Amino acid sequence: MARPVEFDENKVLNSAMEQFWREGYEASSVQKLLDCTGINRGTLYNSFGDKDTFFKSCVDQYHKIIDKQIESSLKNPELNAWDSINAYFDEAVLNISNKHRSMGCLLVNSLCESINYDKDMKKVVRGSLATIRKAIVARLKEAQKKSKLKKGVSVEFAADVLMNTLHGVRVNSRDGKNNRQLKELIKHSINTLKK
Amino acid sequence: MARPVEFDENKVLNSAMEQFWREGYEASSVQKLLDCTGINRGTLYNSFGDKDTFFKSCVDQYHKIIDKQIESSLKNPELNAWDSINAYFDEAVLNISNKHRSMGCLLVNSLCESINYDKDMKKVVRGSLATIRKAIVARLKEAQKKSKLKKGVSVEFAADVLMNTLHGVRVNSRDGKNNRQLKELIKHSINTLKK
DNA sequence: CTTATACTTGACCCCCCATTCAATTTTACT
DNA sequence: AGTAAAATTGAATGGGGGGTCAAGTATAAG
Repeated sequence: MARPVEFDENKVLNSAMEQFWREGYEASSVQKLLDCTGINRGTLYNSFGDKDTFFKSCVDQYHKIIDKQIESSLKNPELNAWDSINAYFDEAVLNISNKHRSMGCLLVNSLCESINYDKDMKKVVRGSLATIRKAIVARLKEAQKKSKLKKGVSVEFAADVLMNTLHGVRVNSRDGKNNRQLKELIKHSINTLKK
Repeated sequence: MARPVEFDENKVLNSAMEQFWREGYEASSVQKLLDCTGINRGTLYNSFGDKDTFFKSCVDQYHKIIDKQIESSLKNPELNAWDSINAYFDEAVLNISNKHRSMGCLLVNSLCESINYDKDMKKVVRGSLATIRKAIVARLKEAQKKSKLKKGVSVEFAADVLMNTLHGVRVNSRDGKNNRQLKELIKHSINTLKK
């Protein structure tokens, strides 16, 4: 017995997510968020809360993308450990639009912004990054069991190396590095861990 | 025949640089810059120009630090190629205060902010990063001449790997990774290139 | 001591920031 | 048709954003 919502929540979240992703938290004014989502001022506050809350929802939305990428790569049972890790980098970095690639990573960008000093935000961003690492760790354990992990390299350290490469690549993406160069960097990093 | 300046230009630039470094361009309001530098509003605009110009000067100031680090490591004639590269990472990442380390890198942070879309800013930030890479390339060429570079690895690619590791480490720094972990990541990356 | 020159100061400007809210519209149930 | 519930709307609010400027102040040259 109430008026139904007119906007598509998913579309709104995606548009806002892209805005935050491209320009960061600070530079994304509420007005810009209204413009890119097409919703009205009051609607935003009524349905999504204040800017902070909205941002967190957008990070959640971003995390959904990550989850999908993990699902079809790292958690794909048809792939062996290293193939799945390769597949993840493909999903996350290489096989995406130039537009998105040049925007880097919302999580990395947020770490590098002042919003990183907010306890809640930190928790959300770190949580999302931890999910990626966890999925990588699972596959590295598998690789280790099958003696496919380089000797003397621990699973935890290998995960750190891969995450570090991922972060570096994300920064380099924002610096305009092309796909070929990023691919080489990823390939090299993985090769240093593979047996 | 004019009144002499009262502020110490270098101190002002250092304080403002730290503010921009810690919180980024967008979150650093002019008021915050006045507070941390101790100078007056008019003085800032008279002596340093508008916020954009001031920011560029602060990046220049940051670049001076980088230059010093390069001078005592990568350009140190008493060190061989790989020792000098190790020394650079020490100077830039490991042997600095926890406070500074946790702030990451002003250049990387700027790449990840919306200011990255400003042509002038891009030029300044990229220029500074290019200086680091150039100094690394010089040493890698030396290593290659002395057959200390791993076979099949080009100087340019090795430089890309090191820069990517540096970027990754800078993001991880802002994520709170400790010195020991960063050291391991750097060591590993260098070892993959060294012969 | 006077004067030209530059630095310093903070009040002031307009604009856009995030946020609120009362009025309006749209629906579903009775 | 009437009404309760929720969504929508955009004007309004207070505050802080970046930037300006006229007045005051300190210096060195003449």
